[in-house]
Amino acid sequence: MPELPEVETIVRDLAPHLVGRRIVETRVLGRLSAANCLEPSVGAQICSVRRYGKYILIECDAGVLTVHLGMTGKLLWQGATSPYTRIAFQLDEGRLIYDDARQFGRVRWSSGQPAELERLGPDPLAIAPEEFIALVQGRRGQIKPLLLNQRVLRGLGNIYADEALFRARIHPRARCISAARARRLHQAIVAVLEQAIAHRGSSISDYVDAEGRQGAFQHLHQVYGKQGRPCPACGAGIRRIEIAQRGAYYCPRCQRR
DNA sequence: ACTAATGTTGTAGG
DNA sequence: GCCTACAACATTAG
Repeated sequence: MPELPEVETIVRDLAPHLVGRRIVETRVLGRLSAANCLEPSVGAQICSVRRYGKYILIECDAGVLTVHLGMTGKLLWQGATSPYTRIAFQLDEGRLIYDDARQFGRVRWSSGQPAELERLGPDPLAIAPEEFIALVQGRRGQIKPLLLNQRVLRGLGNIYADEALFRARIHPRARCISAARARRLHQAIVAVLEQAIAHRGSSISDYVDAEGRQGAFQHLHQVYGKQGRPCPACGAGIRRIEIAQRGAYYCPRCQRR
């Protein structure tokens, strides 16, 4: 569910509440899948809250809680429990609720930096244009699956990949794109992510921030979920095709192969 | 009943 | 190693 802008919004909301707090109790409601591990996080004091790609790192004196929200995960500050509440973290002041209907999300405690993060590519908001061009030109595959591959670039998901490709006027199946187009794509990615963060992310079905509020960027989507609607740039009908087992939305006139 | 949904991972084949 | 396809995970909404 949450991509880079949604995770960034949650992290910014959460940090001032969590930093300095101590975890007093972790209560698991129902069954948590074996991929989750909380012990021994009780007693740890939170030092910082950071985003790493789509991951949320709650760094403590004794280790780090690594959270990935999957498709429907939520972290709610002072939240009420729901039928999908999986974990309630009681802190010395306040409480953090982890909700996840589909349970694709993961919460894991580790004593050091979790190894899974080392395999991720650079952050799209931190990478230099020349580096991005080299990254894209070093690959042979279709551009959209490339953008979704977290080992290539960490943080883009289905919404922002489509929105960035539209803004850069690149077909989602394009391969071996020129340096000029790669540069334009990099600019489009940065622009769309920054704009989405400014609007507190996109609420399509499940996403809410740490206070339970919806984002507003869904109102500014140009192509994502808009099949059959006119392209805001040229009026042609937006198409939906399937690429790498995911829906891909694009304008057939603005984004030529 | 069927399909699609903001995601990742493992397996298999070319 | 890279690329593609598919299944799996679990649940809801149209």
